[in-house]
Amino acid sequence: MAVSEELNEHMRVRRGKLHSYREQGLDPFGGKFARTATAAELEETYDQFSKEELKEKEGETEVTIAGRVMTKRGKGKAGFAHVQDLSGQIQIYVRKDSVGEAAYEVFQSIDMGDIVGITGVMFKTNVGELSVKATEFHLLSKSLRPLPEKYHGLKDVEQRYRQRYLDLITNSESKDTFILRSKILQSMRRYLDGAGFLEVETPMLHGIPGGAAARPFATHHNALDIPLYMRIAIELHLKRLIVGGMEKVYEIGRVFRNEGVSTRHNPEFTMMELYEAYADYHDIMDLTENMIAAIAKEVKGTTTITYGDQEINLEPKWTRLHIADAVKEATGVDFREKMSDEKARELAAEHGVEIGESMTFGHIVNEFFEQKVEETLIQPTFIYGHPVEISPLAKKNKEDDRFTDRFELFIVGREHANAFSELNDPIDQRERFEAQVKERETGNDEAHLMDEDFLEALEYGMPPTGGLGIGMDRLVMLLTDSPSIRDVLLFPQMRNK
RNA sequence: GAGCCAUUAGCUCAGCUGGCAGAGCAUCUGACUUUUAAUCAGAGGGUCGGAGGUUCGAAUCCUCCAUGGCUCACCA
Repeated sequence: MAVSEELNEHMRVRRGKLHSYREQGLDPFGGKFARTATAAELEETYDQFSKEELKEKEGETEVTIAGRVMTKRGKGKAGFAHVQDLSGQIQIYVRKDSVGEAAYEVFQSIDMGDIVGITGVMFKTNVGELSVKATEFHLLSKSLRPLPEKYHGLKDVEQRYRQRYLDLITNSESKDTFILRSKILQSMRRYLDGAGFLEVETPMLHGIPGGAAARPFATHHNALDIPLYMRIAIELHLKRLIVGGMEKVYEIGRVFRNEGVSTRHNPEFTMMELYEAYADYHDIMDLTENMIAAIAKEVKGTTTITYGDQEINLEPKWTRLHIADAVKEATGVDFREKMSDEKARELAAEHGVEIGESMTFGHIVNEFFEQKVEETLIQPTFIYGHPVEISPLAKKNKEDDRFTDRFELFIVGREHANAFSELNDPIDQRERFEAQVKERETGNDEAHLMDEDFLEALEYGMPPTGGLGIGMDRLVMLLTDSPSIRDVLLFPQMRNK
């Protein structure tokens, strides 16, 4: 908002009150205020008592609360208001004869949105609402702008994202979503810490952006005069730590991809990646389903959750299906059979699967999966055995080297995790990078880059390792029943105003 | 990037085939000492997202632009 913005009537009135408080020697932006309880604590402690019991206890129920005024009902020489803190709302009752003339005048001039502090005793109104009868009333912080309408709240989606604080004040579901997000992250950390993983932090500024197929954000380091890129994945640094003997590591952090925004994509999002030495992708499947089920149980109390109009059962074990079998089930096409790229291309044409010109067998299998199967996977399903062409960091399968020991987790038709038995053969890895570089030359500007430094690390020897990546935002969407990634990001990316 | 839809008071929204810009909440003045979206009486508040155009006359019709939402594309 521009400083030169004209003040509307609401803002003029509130600024007027500000001046009059100062003239009376009241500080409209006070300092520390010592609360003794939150709204939820009062509810928990006192709601069990009847109106009469609270009346008897009056001598021993003095409390001090603070929060934002959300409603106000004046009644002449007394008035009611609801005060909101993080935990919820509690009603206050302010009488002129209880707080004194001066404090009552302040109460009368209070606007919705002001931050106030109240000392008082607990009571229940005639209709049984637990309330605080004020003996002291203080203005702690004056609000100079009107809040969104009290009944409908803030509905404008753009404003909810741009001015998230208003959304948080007004819409308790939104607040609950972000509290749950915090709990999900805590719960995952607790689970992994308990399983012996070490949380680490690796660079976000990469010389060579690797570990995923995506376009990076580019930047520049002035003093060193070198180009740098915001990381698109955490993978390659964590594997260097596995080489270094750290054995079980994870990182939860932001990654950045220079792509469009949608209800499922934001240019910066939070990824959890973990690597476990001496494990393979089967172990990682076990870990993934056990961990997500444990998190659901901890934060939701159940492994049966609702997403939109679908009921999802997160109780292990989850379906495990080879990508070729999934495609065969959906289309009848069996890609486990040996076939030429030419034959695969013909099958794509037959089944109306759109493919790019330079695509080979593995790319086409993947297109079949994405176009015919992916969105049908509502209940948690591990799809494993991805083609080698699209899995340059995964170990080849021993029985059929056209496929890899990789899996992705699908729930509600969306990818939630990606994992594999990590490729630890530096010679094979070099060949995969070379194939990627070729793809890049034929126009795929998201193909992986050659990373000599990473290859050198592998040449020192990396133990067989299982790795996993989970998109935290999508997991939070799933567990909070949020239709858009913007609903689980406090400040989603928006165009400049 | 494409399609569809939206943008009216601080907020939530009406406003029909073009004819004086509306309601509720909020604000202001007054009444009210257990209210519940408090109530009652009165008052103020608008560049109808922006710029053009058609018309005697545009919030309304047309064009362009901006912003947002949804869908699609991109995101292996």
